[in-house]
Amino acid sequence: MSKQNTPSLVVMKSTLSRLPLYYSYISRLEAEGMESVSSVLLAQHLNLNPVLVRKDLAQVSSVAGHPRTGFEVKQLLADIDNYMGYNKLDEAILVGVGSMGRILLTNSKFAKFGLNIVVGFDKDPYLCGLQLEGKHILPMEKMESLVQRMGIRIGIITVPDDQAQDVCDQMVKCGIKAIWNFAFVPLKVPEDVLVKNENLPSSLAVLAHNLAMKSSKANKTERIAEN
Amino acid sequence: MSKQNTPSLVVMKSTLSRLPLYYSYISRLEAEGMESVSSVLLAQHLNLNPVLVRKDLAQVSSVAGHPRTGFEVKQLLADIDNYMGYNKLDEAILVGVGSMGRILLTNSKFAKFGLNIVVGFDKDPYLCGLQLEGKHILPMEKMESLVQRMGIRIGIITVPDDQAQDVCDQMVKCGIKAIWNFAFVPLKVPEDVLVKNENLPSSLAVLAHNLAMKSSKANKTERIAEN
DNA sequence: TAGATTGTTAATCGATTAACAATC
DNA sequence: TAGATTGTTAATCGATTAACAATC
Repeated sequence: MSKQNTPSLVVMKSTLSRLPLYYSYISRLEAEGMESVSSVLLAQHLNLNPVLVRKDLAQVSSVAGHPRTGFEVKQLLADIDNYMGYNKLDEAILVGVGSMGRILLTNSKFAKFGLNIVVGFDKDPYLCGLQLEGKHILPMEKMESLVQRMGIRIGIITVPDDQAQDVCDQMVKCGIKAIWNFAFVPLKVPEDVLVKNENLPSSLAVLAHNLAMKSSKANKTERIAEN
Repeated sequence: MSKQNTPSLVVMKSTLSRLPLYYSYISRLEAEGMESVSSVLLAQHLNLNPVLVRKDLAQVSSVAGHPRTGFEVKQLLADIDNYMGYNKLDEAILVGVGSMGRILLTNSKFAKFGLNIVVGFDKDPYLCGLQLEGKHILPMEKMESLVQRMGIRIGIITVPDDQAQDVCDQMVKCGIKAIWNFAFVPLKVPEDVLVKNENLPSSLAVLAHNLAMKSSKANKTERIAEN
């Protein structure tokens, strides 16, 4: 039944990660009065393979596309909406109201994508009791009761690295089932808890490295030839 | 020679994205006085397959591991360092000194990963001339000369979505060759420019969706059986 | 020697792309 | 009908995992 080495960390890129791109672009088309959109057009604008787009849409669309015209814009938006769960607005809590925590807590774009960060927690007594754009900041002690009362299952960790595991443990104890981790430490969690690491420095390191690789490509080819 | 549909956007996950994790963990071991580390140990702590770790290390390590003891800690750190380019500190500029821009501009962790964000640009005249933890904020007009004078090749976009393409174009014009994009729009760039999109709302949407999938797994299995 | 670990070759898995028939 | 587009089946590609011989 259970695979031997399955980590509790799940990635699941692909379709799901492209859906917001489609949604965003199709919304724009809708605003411009367009009634239908083809996979070809989407693919061009988003720099993707049209077949890939078609497969993605096939997964989420409730109706088939029309051979000559493509997909109906309104219907498609509704379907993506529905598939991503945009409309049943998931709720989350956030721990660590530092600068990154504040961005997430106050960024209205998250709401547009179906996520409502209900409240922020912090251990700093001077922050507790304050509000940021309507979002309350509460002391850590209130976390358990709030999470359980509201049945919240998603937690966001934006505390310093050395406190992340501790906060994570507390979240798990409260019943949190998915954690979005901005600290740069691998979290230990029970098998049934999902962890998604957001690793900004690492992302940038990858970009810088790719750039370096690309620049040295010509040279490398020569070297291989020599070999 | 050139593949038909290759987008200029490069992902290159895998090894490269795990290197910082290794580095971080091995650093800790070094601080604790350990002299060698095995792929098995690394794998356990980072929730990875040991063979995968070994393959990753084989790519970066300048010397082979020792059959019974593993890899020498100091050597391995130096090799990862070197491979990622941590020590030759890449330089970047940032455009859009809003809340996200400020985080990146002032986050010391980036420096540790080999990236120095030299300066921030903003079109707001009230911001220009200010400093944030030693980082100057300059008007957009100064971008071109500074980028060219310093030979900077990495640009970070943290402006509102509707200005992203415009800023991107300016960067390209200055000679920027890699762009880290925090705006939620697909950027159009020439073939030789790398783009890496950082898409927070989307990441979270994926996490929430995965959680929902997981929860409904039991039910789904039943439904399939019924089918 | 026995045991832990390494590195490599082959198998598996999942995602993307190519090829193509079907539709309006 | 011709042409643009769809959806599907098979091929390709890359990354991960399994199996195993080699080493200290």
